[in-house]
Amino acid sequence: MKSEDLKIGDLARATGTKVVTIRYYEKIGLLPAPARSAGNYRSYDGAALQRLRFIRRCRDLGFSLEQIRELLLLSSETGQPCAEVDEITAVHLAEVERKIADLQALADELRRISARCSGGGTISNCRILEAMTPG
Amino acid sequence: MKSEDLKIGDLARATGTKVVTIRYYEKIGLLPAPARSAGNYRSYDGAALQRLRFIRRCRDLGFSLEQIRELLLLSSETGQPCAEVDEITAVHLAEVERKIADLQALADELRRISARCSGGGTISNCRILEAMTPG
DNA sequence: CCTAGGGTCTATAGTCACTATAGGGTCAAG
DNA sequence: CTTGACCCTATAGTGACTATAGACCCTAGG
Repeated sequence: MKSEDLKIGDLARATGTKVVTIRYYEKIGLLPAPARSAGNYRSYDGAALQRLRFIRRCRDLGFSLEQIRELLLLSSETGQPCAEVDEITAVHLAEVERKIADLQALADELRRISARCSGGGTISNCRILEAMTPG
Repeated sequence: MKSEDLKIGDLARATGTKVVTIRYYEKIGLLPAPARSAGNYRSYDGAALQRLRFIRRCRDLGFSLEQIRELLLLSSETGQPCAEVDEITAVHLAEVERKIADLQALADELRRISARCSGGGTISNCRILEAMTPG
């Protein structure tokens, strides 16, 4: 039993991932199926730890699992140009920036709506509901 | 056949909602089941149009269907104080603001990462992948 | 040796807000 | 009377998990 032999719970703790999520990643092919112990427990090595850490880091950066799948694939093609990696990142950044803009417009409108509430009114003359009613 | 008798497609066009979405709203009880025509077609009146417009407006404002369900319920209790409406709006606004902050931190980091790419490198010395690899 | 607990296993269903598909029925125009 | 647009139901799929049920494994204490 080498020091890098990890049970699924160890891997979960080491990466801040839930056990069920790790099994889920395996099921969808993002993590390879690991070796099994005598009692049929999953047994992970250092490479699996690294791979999962990479996945989690990318998730924290907001990449989708499909994008991560692509990044993992690309990262194994060591000789290839990294233009595609750049492209995936740029596309994702643009998407995040668009979401920020959308949410900011939303927050502005919500603040505008919320400010109309005098506090202590009743439903029938509620300015918030009024602002939510079109026409 | 009154002028306010709408088929599901008419209602869809009038509110910018997809037909399937309207049926979905009915299934989850957000819209009441409407009357049916001789040929078993759904037949909507002006009240349904108003209700769906309200729902869509709230969806555009980013409220969840559960929040909208609550708002619809509250909006029928005309004599009650509107404090709860205010509360739902405030909670939602806070959530949107938190999301904006999260995404901004994300965008900053992605820009930082993206800026490291010299362009024209290969995978093996890709600074983007490097930045995504923890440790 | 037994038992209690904690961890692990599989498989299945649920979440949210739709979206897609299959396989039909209805209706007005040409 | 056929074409084509619209409508119907029911079911399954999406993304990224989360939750549950019911069983198995493993270790420590008595």
